[in-house]
Amino acid sequence: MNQTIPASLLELIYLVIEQIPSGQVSTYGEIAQIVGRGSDGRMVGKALASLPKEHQHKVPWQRVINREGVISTGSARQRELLLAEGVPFDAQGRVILARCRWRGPSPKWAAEHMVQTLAEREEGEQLSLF
DNA sequence: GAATTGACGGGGC
DNA sequence: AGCCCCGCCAATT
Repeated sequence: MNQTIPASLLELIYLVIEQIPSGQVSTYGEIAQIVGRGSDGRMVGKALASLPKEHQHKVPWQRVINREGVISTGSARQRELLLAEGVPFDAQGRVILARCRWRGPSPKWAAEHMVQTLAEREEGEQLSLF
């Protein structure tokens, strides 16, 4: 049985991902940061790679991409789903994280589920004035 | 038990 | 931008 990551941790990772609103995205690393418990980006990737069929309809796996705004799987399907949600892409096919990055769970939700909120980042992210 | 791998990330150059 | 190296941690070989 490949229940490698404790079921509770897997469920927690899925639970956090379920909080990402449509039209927004997060990264593997940030999900891990929220989950805490010694998890890291690779583990989040592992969790999604082994996402059970019965969870696919409720876990918005497509909203988790890498820090470069690139769809790690290269999946055209994933890209379509994001486009349909209104996620902005640049000319090079990368998600414009500066415009649609999920800010993480509310302090209240985080406290209720014993997870972390995203540390305030002072986005040096240039808001390109197109 | 060691080495490799992976839907990763940060930092340096 | 690109490239490279290192840390991370569980699963697999």
